[in-house]
Amino acid sequence: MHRYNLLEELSAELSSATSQDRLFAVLAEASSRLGFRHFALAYERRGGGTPGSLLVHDYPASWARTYVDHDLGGADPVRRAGERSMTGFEWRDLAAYVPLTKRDLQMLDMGRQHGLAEGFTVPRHLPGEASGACSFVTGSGNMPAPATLSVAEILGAVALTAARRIVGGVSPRKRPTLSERQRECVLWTARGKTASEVGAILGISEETVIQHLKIARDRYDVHCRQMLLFCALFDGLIGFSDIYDWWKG
Amino acid sequence: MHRYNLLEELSAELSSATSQDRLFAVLAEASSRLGFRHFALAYERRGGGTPGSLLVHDYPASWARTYVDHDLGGADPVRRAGERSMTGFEWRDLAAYVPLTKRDLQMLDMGRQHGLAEGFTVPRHLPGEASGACSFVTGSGNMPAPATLSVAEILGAVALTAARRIVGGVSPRKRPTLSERQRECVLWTARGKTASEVGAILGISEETVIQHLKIARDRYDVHCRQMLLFCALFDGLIGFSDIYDWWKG
DNA sequence: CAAACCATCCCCATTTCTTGGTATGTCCGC
DNA sequence: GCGGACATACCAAGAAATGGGGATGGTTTG
Repeated sequence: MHRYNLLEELSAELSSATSQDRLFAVLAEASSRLGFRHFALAYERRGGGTPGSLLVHDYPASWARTYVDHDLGGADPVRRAGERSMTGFEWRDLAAYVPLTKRDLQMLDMGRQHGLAEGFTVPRHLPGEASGACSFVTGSGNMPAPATLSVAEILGAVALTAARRIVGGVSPRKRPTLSERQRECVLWTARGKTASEVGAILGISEETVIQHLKIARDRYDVHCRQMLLFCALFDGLIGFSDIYDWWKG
Repeated sequence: MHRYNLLEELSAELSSATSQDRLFAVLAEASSRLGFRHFALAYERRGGGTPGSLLVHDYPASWARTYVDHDLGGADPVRRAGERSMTGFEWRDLAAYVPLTKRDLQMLDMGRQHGLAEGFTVPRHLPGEASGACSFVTGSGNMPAPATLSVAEILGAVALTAARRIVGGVSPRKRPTLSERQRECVLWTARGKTASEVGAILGISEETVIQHLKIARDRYDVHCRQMLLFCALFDGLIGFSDIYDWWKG
């Protein structure tokens, strides 16, 4: 039960972390108590220029400098593997996720020389919104037991959720609610249908569809379809799969 | 340590499952031994050539029929919440992830009447490739302890990975690439600007903006703004933060 | 160097959206 | 029962988007 107490305790601390510093402190404690030497958490909201990323780590400064100087982020095999996995993975299994080029191997070797021997990375993605990864690293190459990695898997995910909260910081927002009919109209509109097409699909007149969309726009205080779609997607009123699966299904 | 033995044992069995039947059997055993009444795993591959999907569950047949007959999948709040979370979540917390309409509440209530009282859903996403969710459901409303949910979180993820293996990977999809100017036009359009406004902002003529958008639509093979915005968001060409931060910042 | 792309601008015809109204009937909660 | 939200339907004017043409000059790249 010891490990579960550890998990629950650290999980609670991570969940309550509201600052980057606090996240660093809790992750440092977590990685240490799980038997790791280092940790790193990177969280990025998509969309280039806007300040929407977070990076906390206790990697050796020499490695961090090398990483930045050589712009290794774009070629990092761990990062690429994180885009191909739904679960945490050990670095020793990297080749099972992505093909490793000579340069990849060189890079991993350089990491080893800086004291980053083996690692366990927990990736998470929210399509269209963000991606992130939380890594726990050993200095020696001796990885903790699988049971410990399971704890790391959970803690990494909780840490990423905390990062999302810190970076996003938009949780308490009053969300307008749409009626079911309005939501349907927005959904079919998002799927690229015109008002008259939506009317035909729902069995109502085009004018009614226009009216529903009018009210929906009013609720969100926007004045065009694009923003209405954005709001609906952002609020989770409709999901990516609602559109994509219909489109490609 | 009992739970960890359980986790390791079931995890190994899930990892070795190579057929839908086997996945069903192991998940049934897992949900039962974790103290749940039902389970459901849905995995959908998208993008690339042939779409593939997998659905295994032991929900009551009456509910499955209702679900299909009423096409509830498109409106399922659990599904929508799965697109907004990086971790597993309890159904009772749904409202924290997505706004719940009256129909959503009705739907949850209907589920309850079919013996699906409370649930824990583990979502996973691989942007541009696949999404899936694995749910464990109680018949009574008494959810297992948090420690058990942690095990479910891991097992759900492992099961989804197995599903991905069974369904098969996706051939690397070549995403349409837009030029920087085209991306800018899409971004400002997503922000609700009209073509002439975008022209004023970028210092080019309205006609040029229209042309850029025209090409962008061609690239994505869509014919309206809404779908263009959707594609750009889905591919990560623009992010929610690009719009939201500008809007509310 | 030629081909391919990019960015810029223009025209036209047609469709669709947006905005401002009005109006009916239902259902639900107070 | 009555106010309020909802769903339905309609009208009209003006703004905007879409789809089809073309055209110029610059840059990248095989």
